Amino acid sequence: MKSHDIDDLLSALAHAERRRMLDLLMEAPGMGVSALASHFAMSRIAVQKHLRVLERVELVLSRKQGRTRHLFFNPIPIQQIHDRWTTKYSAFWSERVVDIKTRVEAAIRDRKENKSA
Amino acid sequence: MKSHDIDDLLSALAHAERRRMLDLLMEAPGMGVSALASHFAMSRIAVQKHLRVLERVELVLSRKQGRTRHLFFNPIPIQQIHDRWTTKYSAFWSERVVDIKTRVEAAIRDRKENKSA
DNA sequence: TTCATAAGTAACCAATAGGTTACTTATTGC
DNA sequence: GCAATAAGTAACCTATTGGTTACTTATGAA
Repeated sequence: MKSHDIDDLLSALAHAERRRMLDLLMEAPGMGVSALASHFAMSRIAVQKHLRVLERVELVLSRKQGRTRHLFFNPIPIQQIHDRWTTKYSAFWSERVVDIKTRVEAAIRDRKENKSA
Repeated sequence: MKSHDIDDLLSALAHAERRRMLDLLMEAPGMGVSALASHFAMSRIAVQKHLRVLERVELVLSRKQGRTRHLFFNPIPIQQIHDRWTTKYSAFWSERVVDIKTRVEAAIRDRKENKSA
């Protein structure tokens, strides 16, 4: 997954209403655009724009049958980020951040003392 | 964690250069603002603005000593999202999405057939 | 003490995001 | 066949994002 794709995926997820769309599609897979839009205060067009964002990063997949486009939540992109974070950060999660700070501060103090000694 | 906070956290992370800042602070905790900025093509002011975004969501913590402000990466907010996703989505990650789609499509077909019967 | 450096603030600018209304197209059901 | 409905497109508006340069403040060091 490219850095740019991660940008797009995370910013797609960084919007409460879009996450609520995913929640709704998780509960009721196969809804149409208008059916989904009926759950929101904003216009159908606005919902459609949010959907386009979600579809571009494949968090939402769709299949047209007749005049309605059925929408589906795809959890895989989230899993990809999740897995990446696991490998990258899980080692850090065990440490206490406060400790990192104080340890580094001590190191800075030491550096100074050595310099002036 | 409030929905709005999640918005802020994810959009803070949805920027490749900001993530690179976190990477640099992970490797070299305690850097100052200018030292960090020296790794980027953009101006120091731009870096400072990105830092403000990261600090607001506590992905970066800082402590001022003398004239330099030492910066630290805090992995905890990422862990919080990670944990939330684990509980919310891990059940889905085992299924194949294609199966969800075809199953729902079948359900839609059935509904139609029952109606016309 | 004075010069260099770390950091912050202000004002500005262009591009993008998030929303709207109005209009078009294509199925479906009576 | 025709009215209602599902969806999509276009044009527009405002606020926010991401960047810039110019200026200020405060600390460290020769």
